[in-house]
Amino acid sequence: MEKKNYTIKEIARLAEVSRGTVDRILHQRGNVSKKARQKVEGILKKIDYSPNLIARSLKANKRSTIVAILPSNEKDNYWNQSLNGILEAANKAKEFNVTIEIKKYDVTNARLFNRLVSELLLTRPDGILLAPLFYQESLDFLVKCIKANIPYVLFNTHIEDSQSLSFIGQDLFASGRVSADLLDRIKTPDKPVFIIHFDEDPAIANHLKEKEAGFRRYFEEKGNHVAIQTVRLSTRQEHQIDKKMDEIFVNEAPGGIYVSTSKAHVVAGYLKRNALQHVPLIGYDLIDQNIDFLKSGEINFLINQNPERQAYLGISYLSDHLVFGKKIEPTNLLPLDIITEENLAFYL
Amino acid sequence: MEKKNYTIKEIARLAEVSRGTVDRILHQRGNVSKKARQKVEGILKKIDYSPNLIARSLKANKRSTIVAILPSNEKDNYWNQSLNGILEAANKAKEFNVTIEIKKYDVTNARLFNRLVSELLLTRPDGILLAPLFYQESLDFLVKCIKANIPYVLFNTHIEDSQSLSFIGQDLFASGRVSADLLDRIKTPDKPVFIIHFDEDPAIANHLKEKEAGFRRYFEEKGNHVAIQTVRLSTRQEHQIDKKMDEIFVNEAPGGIYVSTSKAHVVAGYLKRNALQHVPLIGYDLIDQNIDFLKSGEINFLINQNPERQAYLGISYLSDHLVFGKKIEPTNLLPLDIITEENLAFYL
DNA sequence: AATAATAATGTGCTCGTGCACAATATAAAT
DNA sequence: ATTTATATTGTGCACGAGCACATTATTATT
Repeated sequence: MEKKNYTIKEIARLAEVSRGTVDRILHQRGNVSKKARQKVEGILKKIDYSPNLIARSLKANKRSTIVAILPSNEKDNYWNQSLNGILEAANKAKEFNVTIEIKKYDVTNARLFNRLVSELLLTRPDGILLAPLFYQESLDFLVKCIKANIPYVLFNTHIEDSQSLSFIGQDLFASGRVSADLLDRIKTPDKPVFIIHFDEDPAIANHLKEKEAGFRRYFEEKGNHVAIQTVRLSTRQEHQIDKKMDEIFVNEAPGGIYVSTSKAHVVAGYLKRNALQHVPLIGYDLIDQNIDFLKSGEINFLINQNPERQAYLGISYLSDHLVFGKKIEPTNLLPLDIITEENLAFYL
Repeated sequence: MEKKNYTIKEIARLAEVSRGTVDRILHQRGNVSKKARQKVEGILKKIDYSPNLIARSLKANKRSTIVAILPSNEKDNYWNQSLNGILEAANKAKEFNVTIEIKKYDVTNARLFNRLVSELLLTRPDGILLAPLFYQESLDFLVKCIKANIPYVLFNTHIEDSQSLSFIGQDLFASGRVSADLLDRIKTPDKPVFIIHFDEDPAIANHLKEKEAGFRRYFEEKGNHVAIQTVRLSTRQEHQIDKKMDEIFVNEAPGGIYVSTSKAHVVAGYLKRNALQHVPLIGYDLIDQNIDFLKSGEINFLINQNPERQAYLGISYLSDHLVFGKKIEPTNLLPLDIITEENLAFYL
């Protein structure tokens, strides 16, 4: 179509009206005669006008503040990566008058989370990026955001039926399938495989449930009747881990192990201590402990949840929305990156 | 540091000079007294000023044209993906008055390439994105770009010592290693593995050489003495392919096959026709033919060279450079994505 | 027909930068 | 001391959008 980028002034000239009239029509502010409207709309149909976002944003010239709310990286350094993504995006956004404030919360203390978010609402931020690990508490908070007319983007964990601008994360069911596929290729044949969940209750924690369902579905569809057992461990009771792992190995070494969280390194540590490096092990996330075991061979594959990119995109989208009024895709499912020692470097 | 974003006007007020003086100092345009300079520089040291990019770009208000030059997607639909990335980026850039022109060339005709690029130079584009498959011809062209002061970004193929703003692509040596690693996990033990190059001469084509070197290095480092043989095939002589493949299989089925280009589907077709699906096969790129064989199992893994993202980033970086004067990282190595049937969907 | 009420239209200013040019200050030359 | 040359400084405008407000045209009311 037309190559030229028309301005309001040019449209006004073509339609033989004033800039104000064109402006009123574009923003449907009324107070325009039928005649003028027809002339202007006639021109608009022909020329494919799109407003100059740079000029718009200069005029608006608002300082926006985005608050990013995520679990503390001190207790779980998985969140370091998200933090990096946020900081990187913050650096870019700064040039567009967008300031990012970071709030960390303790995943074991819902009350503190509640207090944090209600205090935060009083500062009236222009946008919110949230990793909603507390389901009900987050939902309550988001309702308040909607009332206060504050747009928000969710990442990492999905919450159904929320009116978020966007969710940025992964298809967890599919990530279970990917893990099953990989394990299927390298596992010892004819032996049972184990799914190990850490800390959270898979009956409650939706993300674990989905991963397990995807994992099991893969083998069901393949039709090779692999015995799959689910085990729950807690990093808070370290002394129990070895005992429970011993139980898994009591009869024979399993055909393979799938850890549904970033805690594969705990299992890998056990394997190393007991010289069981040959047992295939798959887990999540490029945190330092996992990386070490990936390099030394106890962990065979890691699935990268790409927290850095999730957070980076979250801030970028929100910022583009606030500064330029851009639309955001409601769902952004990031790829399920398969990581080995050899391609690791390019994901860090 | 300071949260506030200072403007030139504010700096002028603080330094008790006029906007013009501050402007002259910031752009080192001279004609400023020592006294004024000291006052302003004193303020500047304290406040960490960064210009408002939106205002700057509105003022500049230039229409930029970027020409993207890449091989024709008609003869090799690998380039479809690059094209998509370019179109997507073009769509975004349009709002910032950046127009993208796309020029396709025939990889078998260097003379046409020469003509294309010299005609193109006459139109004086503001930036160039190039996939430089013809080494010498591209080099000659880039020299002319430098003379004409036209910034360029390279993608897909690296050219040494070029003064490009940026190269966007992959570490090919590492990609050979990744392939070797994957093949090592799934190959039949104690049998030779084959590297198959298509069309280009691996002795000349640097990208094939690097991939092969990486592949071989992996096995050398592992120390398990796998026999590795290199074979060259041509898609232009289709009738010869089966004959040459038969030669590979004459004694026994190989332990695994690594195809260094996007032509793994040719080998996969042979495997299927001869009911040899159990032979592990690894190749490159998510083109339709490969995807079909990935789904049906003849191809076990594909390495995604991510041409879409390469091209998208190329245009984005150039556009940001032209519109906002942003710096670009000289080298952008994209991750070596490992693709299976299960995570495929998220890369398309 | 004159005035009041309302509808429609046009103009001026702002956002921050970057440049041109006018205005002023200082130094040099007569 | 006055004029001329040069160094320094300040101001005005444009970029395009978006809104407030002034101005003008149209319709209603007496």
